[in-house]
Amino acid sequence: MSTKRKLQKELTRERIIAAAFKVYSEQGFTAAASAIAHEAGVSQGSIFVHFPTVDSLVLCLLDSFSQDLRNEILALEDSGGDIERLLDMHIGVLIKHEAFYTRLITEAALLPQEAKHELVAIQSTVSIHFMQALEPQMKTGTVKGIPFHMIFNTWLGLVHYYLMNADLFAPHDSVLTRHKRTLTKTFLALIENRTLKNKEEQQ
Amino acid sequence: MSTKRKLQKELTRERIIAAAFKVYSEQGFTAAASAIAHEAGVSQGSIFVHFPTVDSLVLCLLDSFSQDLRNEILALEDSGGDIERLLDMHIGVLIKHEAFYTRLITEAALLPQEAKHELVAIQSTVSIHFMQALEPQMKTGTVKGIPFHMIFNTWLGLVHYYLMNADLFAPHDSVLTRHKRTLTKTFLALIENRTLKNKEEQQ
DNA sequence: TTACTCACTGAGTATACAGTCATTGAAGCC
DNA sequence: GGCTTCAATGACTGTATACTCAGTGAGTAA
Repeated sequence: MSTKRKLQKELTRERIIAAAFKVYSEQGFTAAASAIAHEAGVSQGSIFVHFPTVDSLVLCLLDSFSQDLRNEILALEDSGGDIERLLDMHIGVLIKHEAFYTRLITEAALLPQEAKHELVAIQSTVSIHFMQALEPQMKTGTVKGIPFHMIFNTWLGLVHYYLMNADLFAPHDSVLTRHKRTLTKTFLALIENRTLKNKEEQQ
Repeated sequence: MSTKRKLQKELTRERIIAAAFKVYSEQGFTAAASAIAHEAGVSQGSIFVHFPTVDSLVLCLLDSFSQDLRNEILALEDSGGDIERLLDMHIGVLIKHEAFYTRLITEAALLPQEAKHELVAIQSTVSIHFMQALEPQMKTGTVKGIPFHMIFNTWLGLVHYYLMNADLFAPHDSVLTRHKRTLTKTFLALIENRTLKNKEEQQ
């Protein structure tokens, strides 16, 4: 029942998505559909056989990317309250997709509104792991009594700030790879509650 | 000496810049030159009488904006080591220009390379005030022993994160006005060194 | 073998925009 | 008053892009 045809169709569809991922990562979201078609090795008209509009391709790609990223995050082993491990793992996942992720946050203004929901969904997934790791430490008081979401926003703000200014902090290189230690150490030093930590040491 | 002509020319030039500021603030940097001309009440061709390219208009506008902002920051009274005052004043200046400043940081990817230097220049000016306010506190130890630039990057990261996600944190409203207290309190709690502060209190 | 289906093609269409230029008329100069 | 200059105009050109569609040929079904 026309399996060969459907298979071929699905294959080109995925080649287009993979090409879009590569082209957008390298050139940003202003890249033209023709560039994606060229990268995928198909004609420019093929794009519109599979996707009614360019925006729908972007949304489809983002949906797939968001799924992948969230699955990777969910698959991270439970850090058991070790925040440093969690930060390392978070940065590790981002490094794997750094080029595209950076485009996402720097060019979010160019993307359709629905695309931004995907970004929020990614951060929500991260925040679940964060919450689990931070909760015990917040109860014992080794972490400061700042609302959880503000601690989380500070972390994301810091990481995104480095990604957005990558050409300042690490020109022609991976910012996260080069600065991951600085980022985690700084963040840990900020949230740690030295008063209580010292008290524990004294006991 | 053709004074009337030159005066008129300078006047339209400034009307164009003012219109560009308004249009870019409201519509973002994807707005067309014709929209700016319409807002300024001049023909679309007039734009190119005063600026060879649209990019040169953007650079001119940014130069003017950067100058204004930096002057406002430099004019801030010396906070005399009171960091909370400094943060308040910084946010106060940003609130005045929130719409345009938010466009700048969310759409920096759309701007010519030179435009990003202006942003760096603004942040450098802010950092000077920051340094002056933080230095005494870092010496006395009431602020944690984290490298100054990391403290500064954390602050900017947090503020920019809120601006970039304004539609999440304060839809159809000024994020900075609504959240300035949360932002400053969180940041102060993070950088304060409770151990030493408590010791002082005990004395 | 034959008729039909459909993924794929690429030239073509519509649109939006940056930037040009011949023209205009008011301002300046003698 | 007559000549010159030049800011301003808006129709025009060139280009880039999203999206369309009639045509093609391999795949499928009888």
